[in-house]
Amino acid sequence: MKYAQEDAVEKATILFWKKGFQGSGMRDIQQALDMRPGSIYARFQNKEGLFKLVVEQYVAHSKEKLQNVADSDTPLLSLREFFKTALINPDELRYMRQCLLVKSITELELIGDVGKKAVLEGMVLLNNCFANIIEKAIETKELQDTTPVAFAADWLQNQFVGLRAFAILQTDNSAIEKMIDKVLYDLAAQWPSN
Amino acid sequence: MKYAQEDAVEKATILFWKKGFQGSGMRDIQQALDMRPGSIYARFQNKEGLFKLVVEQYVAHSKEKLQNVADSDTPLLSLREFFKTALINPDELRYMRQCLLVKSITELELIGDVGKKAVLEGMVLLNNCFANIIEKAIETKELQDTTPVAFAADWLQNQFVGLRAFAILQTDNSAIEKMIDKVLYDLAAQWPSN
DNA sequence: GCAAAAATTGAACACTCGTTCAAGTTAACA
DNA sequence: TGTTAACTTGAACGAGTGTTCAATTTTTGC
Repeated sequence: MKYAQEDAVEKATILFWKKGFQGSGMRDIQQALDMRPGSIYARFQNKEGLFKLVVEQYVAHSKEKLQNVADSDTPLLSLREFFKTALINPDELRYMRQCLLVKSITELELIGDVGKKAVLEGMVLLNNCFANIIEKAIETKELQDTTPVAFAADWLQNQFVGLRAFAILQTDNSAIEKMIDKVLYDLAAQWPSN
Repeated sequence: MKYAQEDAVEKATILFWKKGFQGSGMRDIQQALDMRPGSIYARFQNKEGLFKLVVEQYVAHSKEKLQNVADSDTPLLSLREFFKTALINPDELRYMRQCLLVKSITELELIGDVGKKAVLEGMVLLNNCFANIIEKAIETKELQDTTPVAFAADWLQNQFVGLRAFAILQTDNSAIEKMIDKVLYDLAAQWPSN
């Protein structure tokens, strides 16, 4: 029963990821989950409740992957690999190049308070993950210890956002790789003071 | 008459900018333009036709501002100012921090072919503007002549996307300014080869 | 000042939206 | 095997969607 629920949330994730909150109708959801409206409402309260679970699972999953990066012996090299696998994938999985959270932010006003909260809290959580990676990279001397951790974490998250928007429109994978390289150069480059 | 049309498109721009294509209902549009459905359809064909005009006007407006940056004696300094005015504004204009085109990209599948085309062509057009700025900055020696123009233009556009996503969630204006500074540092820093 | 053309109106259309709930099915336990 | 509880079903609801069009008003040109 619990497994079936996780499975359902996973299927809903694909839908929301592809079509957004607003763009995913209850009838799309019913079809994707192979469930009738009554069951969906009994389980998830409503569309927004399902969306909340989707976001939470998405964040948990992303957090796990970013923590693996941080736990690596060479966090920055792992980060490069993480970016590559997130941004370069076969065409049928192209929708994944967009970050579900960022996509949701663009329609934040149309989502209710429950879903909104889940999205914003997810952003903060992933930001912490980026900060962890930077701290670890300082420990392994991949980055200077003068690197401003909190600011660089915000910056890295931004870069990810920009990269994802780029990757959606891009057909040339080598251009994406070069863009990732640039991010890693700049991460080790100069930071604004105070 | 022509003026009234531009005025209507401007009002529609605010609506689409705030709520997106999908999120802006015809009744919202009717209210915003103070027009009845028949008039709107007579003038703009349909919702998507209006959206197309909105995007085109938005792009034309953005292009103009970016061209002013390129025509400046110090394009990079002007670019900094351009970023600042686009990203730091009073709370009631906060919706403007998001790029209308990028916002539209996230719901591209839900917009028809006409609107989709307008958005994608707009992206290409603005990309050219960014390339112009970089070329001019090389001429004024603000950038090295080894800077890879086309790639740097893509990169700059990405930075703008990331910055705008950052600025929406950010309340601290000085953090945004620092993020802009970082972009300008990196623009003059190392680029990946081939 | 008047007729023809252009623009505007708003009620109504067919369809889709998220959601409900009484009825029916399946599972759990004694 | 009978009883209770948990879950599932799908028709139906009211509100919202983009769009149409005959009737009306305004503008235009002579």
